Amino acid sequence: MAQPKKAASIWDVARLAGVSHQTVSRVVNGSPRVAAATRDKVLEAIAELGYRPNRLARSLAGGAAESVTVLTADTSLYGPEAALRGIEKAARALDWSVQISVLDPADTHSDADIIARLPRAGEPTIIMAHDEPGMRAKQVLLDQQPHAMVAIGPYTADELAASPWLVGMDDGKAAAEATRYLLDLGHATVHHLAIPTSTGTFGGGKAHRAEGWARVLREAGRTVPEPVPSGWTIAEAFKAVQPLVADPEVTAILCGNDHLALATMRAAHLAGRSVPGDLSVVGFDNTPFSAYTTPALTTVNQDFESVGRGAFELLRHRVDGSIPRPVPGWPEPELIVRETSGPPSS
Amino acid sequence: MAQPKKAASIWDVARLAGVSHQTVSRVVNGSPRVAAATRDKVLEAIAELGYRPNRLARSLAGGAAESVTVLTADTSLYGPEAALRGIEKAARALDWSVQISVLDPADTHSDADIIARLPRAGEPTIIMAHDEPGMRAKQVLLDQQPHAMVAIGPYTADELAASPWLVGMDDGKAAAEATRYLLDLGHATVHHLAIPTSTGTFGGGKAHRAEGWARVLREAGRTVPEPVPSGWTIAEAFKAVQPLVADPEVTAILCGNDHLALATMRAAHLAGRSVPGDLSVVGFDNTPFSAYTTPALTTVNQDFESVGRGAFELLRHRVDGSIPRPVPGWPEPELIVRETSGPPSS
DNA sequence: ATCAGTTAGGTGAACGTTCACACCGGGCGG
DNA sequence: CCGCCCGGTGTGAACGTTCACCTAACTGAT
Repeated sequence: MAQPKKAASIWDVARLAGVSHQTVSRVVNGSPRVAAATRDKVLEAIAELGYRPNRLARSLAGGAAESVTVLTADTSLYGPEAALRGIEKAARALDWSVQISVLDPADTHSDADIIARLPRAGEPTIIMAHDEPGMRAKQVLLDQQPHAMVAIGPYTADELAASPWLVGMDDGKAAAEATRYLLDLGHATVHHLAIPTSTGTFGGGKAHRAEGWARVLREAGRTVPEPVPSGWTIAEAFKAVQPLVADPEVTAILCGNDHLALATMRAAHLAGRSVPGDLSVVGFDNTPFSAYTTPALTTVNQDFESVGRGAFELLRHRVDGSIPRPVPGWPEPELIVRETSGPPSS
Repeated sequence: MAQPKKAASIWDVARLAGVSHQTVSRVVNGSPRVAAATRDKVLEAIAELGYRPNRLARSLAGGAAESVTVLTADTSLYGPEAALRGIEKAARALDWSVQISVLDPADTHSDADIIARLPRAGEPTIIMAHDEPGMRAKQVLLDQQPHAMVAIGPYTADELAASPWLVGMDDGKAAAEATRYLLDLGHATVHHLAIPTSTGTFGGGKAHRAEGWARVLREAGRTVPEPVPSGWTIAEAFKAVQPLVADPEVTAILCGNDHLALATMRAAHLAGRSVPGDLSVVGFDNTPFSAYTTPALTTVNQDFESVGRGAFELLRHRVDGSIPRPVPGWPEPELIVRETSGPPSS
């Protein structure tokens, strides 16, 4: 098997099988218009030479794409990472290749920088639109090649209806559910440690989780405390949450994700407040570790992997109309009650 | 900027600038043999048409690769994920593109399956060789295209010397350091909750962490307890570690990574054993969350990101001899003592 | 003036594939 | 018996680059 020789091309196969290169191409692509005997001869030659098609040449010649580029800003976040895994699995099943391109906020100043990340114009692309670079990339691609892109991100029902290229889950609804749960437990109000919003500035129209949370509080006639902005890292969250855990009036905190929740638990512990006795903490995303913290974290499950898979299917549909539009079949967000939440002690 | 038109090619630029396509190519690739005036004309035409080179065509024509494929088996593990991030950053800095291809153990039966993962023969490849599929891929690529591959994995000094294509860190030494630390604390012996080995079977020659641990115990004349094998997931670890935490004789556990350590802490808590009072727990990798568990996890820091960067540089060196061989400049593993370790209580 | 050496640039053929079309023979309806 | 359609196959031109080679024109020394 170990031939250090040059890889065989379609022409080599053609010569060996005594047919034209085009016939080989037809066999490889499973065209029905080729006689069984010829097909066998070609297949035999393919096996003998160990031929396998060259993806580069295929796309160059304008054949089917068979490749996706994923644009994301932060691979260390659980959500994007899990979605990427979903995309990769779905792509692999169909033998597509996956390219990953990270949008560093530092060198994503102009639209051209984003376009330059694409290996070629028209390359099918999935964008993780959960933060500022992602949102910008989404906008650029939407202008440039709307038919060959799909964005993953939080949405509201309205947005989803208006955007046939959007895939994701209803973060607002999920946050609302978690907030309602805490209210029902008897907490006077719920505070919010927020992840950065997609627009970079806090409290903009794109903070879906914060919106769902605020809406429920308003509907219940509770005071809506100022949400506390945090960065994405645990260290930032730990710093940001200090005033919240120091305030004895605060009895419940909804955190923008499980990492922020872990930081909150740690900060509460150091401030001498017990969880869930003095303080209820609820996370977001059901990150794998969340079931194994002590106490185990109450959180909202999000099936990012399915969303990734859905994004890939939608992309296929958009880039090649012949494939049926996939129905969004991923599970709804679901509150998972574990040990960090309970009634207020007062 | 939003031109839905066909992308400009080198020929379009050539026509507009009134030169030949080859001259455009020279300008794009920064060849010195082109007059300043001509260069300016070409540059202007490039700007006007928004031309950008097509990577596919470039590689097809046998130009510089400018692309890496990363072969990995599990993207949800912290180590590979961080290494991938390092590779991506280094690649992006040089404007290389990164392709990721996941080796599912389920469909990686034959060597051909692995080769099929490559977009083309001779494609520069980095392999995460920390588990069985990874090791097999390493072997296959080594046979097939040794000059265009690099493997990331744990190593011993001997292996490193013998393998110019290997990059990684000395897991054995790091485990030894952690074990020695626990022994110095006064523990009679140290138990080990082990990650799966690269060969799939436990205790084979490739369990670097387990080896370093066992070596120190032997050298200190202590009993070497049977290591407890665990899978990669937290859930598996939680199950596997039960007998260990139930045994009051066990006062110190070295865990194969931080996720296993978290599971161990959880299991200990449920078994009514306090950490570090009754039981010391030490993790591996310094996963971001490890500083924020309660109590905070003592662990061994591993700079996977630097290793990823190093792997990329080494690959460049190997694929294009003109680039100097990089010196492995990543930091040594370092024990980070936090709150889960202490002297035995007895 | 002549000639070798340099410098700036052009020409044509790869690279491995697909696409659009042309071709050929046979069965079938008229 | 003629023309038509159709299954099966071949031909040539893309696709956007780079590579290897060739050609002018200009230099400066003989």
